Amino acid sequence: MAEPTTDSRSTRDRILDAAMNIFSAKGFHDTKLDEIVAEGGISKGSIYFHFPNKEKLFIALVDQFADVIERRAREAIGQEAQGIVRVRAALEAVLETFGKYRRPAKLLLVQAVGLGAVFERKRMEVTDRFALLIQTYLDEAVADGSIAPVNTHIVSHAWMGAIYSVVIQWVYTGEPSQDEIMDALLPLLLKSVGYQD
Amino acid sequence: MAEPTTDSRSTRDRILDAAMNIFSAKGFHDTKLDEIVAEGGISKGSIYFHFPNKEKLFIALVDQFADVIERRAREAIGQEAQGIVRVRAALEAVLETFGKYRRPAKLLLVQAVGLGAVFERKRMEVTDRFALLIQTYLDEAVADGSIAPVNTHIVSHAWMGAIYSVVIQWVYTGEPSQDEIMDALLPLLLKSVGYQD
DNA sequence: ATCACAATACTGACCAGTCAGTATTGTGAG
DNA sequence: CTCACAATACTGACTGGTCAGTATTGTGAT
Repeated sequence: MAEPTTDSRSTRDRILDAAMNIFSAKGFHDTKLDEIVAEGGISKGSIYFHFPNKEKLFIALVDQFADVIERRAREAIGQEAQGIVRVRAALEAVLETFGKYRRPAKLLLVQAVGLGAVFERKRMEVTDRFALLIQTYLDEAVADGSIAPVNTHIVSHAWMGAIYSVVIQWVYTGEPSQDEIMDALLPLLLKSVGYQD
Repeated sequence: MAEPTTDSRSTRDRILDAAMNIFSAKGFHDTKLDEIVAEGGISKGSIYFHFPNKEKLFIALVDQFADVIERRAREAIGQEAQGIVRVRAALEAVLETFGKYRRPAKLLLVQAVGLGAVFERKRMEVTDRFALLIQTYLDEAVADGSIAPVNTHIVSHAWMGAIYSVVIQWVYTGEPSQDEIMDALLPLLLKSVGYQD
């Protein structure tokens, strides 16, 4: 594994790549920096040149992926008109992005949980970011009458949880397929706020 | 804290109690056995007399709580007639039990995530246990016509996720209140499979 | 020659797990 | 009942491997 060749990518990126591979597979605590060193064909010294410590390296990966997801969702939403159509677009974007990036998804949804207080705050921050995104458009959909009034705060968190757990299950087992998920989960969520196709 | 008095509970129970307190607050890796020793007013040796290692001690707590939840849910369900009423009863029971046992809930839903493969298998086992319970009664509800046919496998996991994340949020922040959750989450879930009060 | 970056060798705090020993409770023979 | 012995329950000082982080040295570009 890990061909050196004439690897022209910057060392920093090589570190991030290797760290993503190991962290997502083994979790934070079970990952030794020396494994990342081996995987990436880099040196321990350069890790500490580019990152202050193991924790910050991990958090850099979480942030990186959270940014990707949010950007994709916002792009998808921006193109849609109003109301429930936007909610649907955001959901599709998030599901597709999780699908495209399995390993990062696992890092965020699984490996970032249950670490100490520092990580927990970061995870809450990311989760809240998405929940708030959903909530905003749900509120909009309620306002313009696409759907009946609901407790959008609870709904958005419930949706996040539903998405998370189905995605986690899929990340681990490969089942159900991405298409099945879209076909079953999307209508489920929309119906839960009283919207039908 | 931790009055010694003439503590007549068995040492094993004292260990489990102390371990629950510390594990649920700090997570698996950040918990030192010496902290449990201090909290429980017991000795390190007796931990290793009653449990083979730290990991098994943690898992014993997870199992203990999973059993409580499942028993409560089954009891609640047993008293109900058929179809969707039973689903509703099970949901209520699970939510109430999570509410009653905040710390164990945090242990199972947060602290047991993102640990190694051993723990992940255990967590999947527990989650699947509940998901299957839900799925069974959902299938029943579909069969007797209470609700329209759905992909009960996906629905049950999505429901678990929705419950989990709302409960986690509540375990951390105390908001939204248990009543609010019941009032908002229950109809949401039932509506998601096309059932109205 | 100096600076940014990278590689290697090393350190020491930490903590799960051990174990030799003590205390407590159980048992059954006289 | 009581004494000898055994089994079980508990104690806590100690250890040894581990691994994040650091100090030192190397290298190539300008």
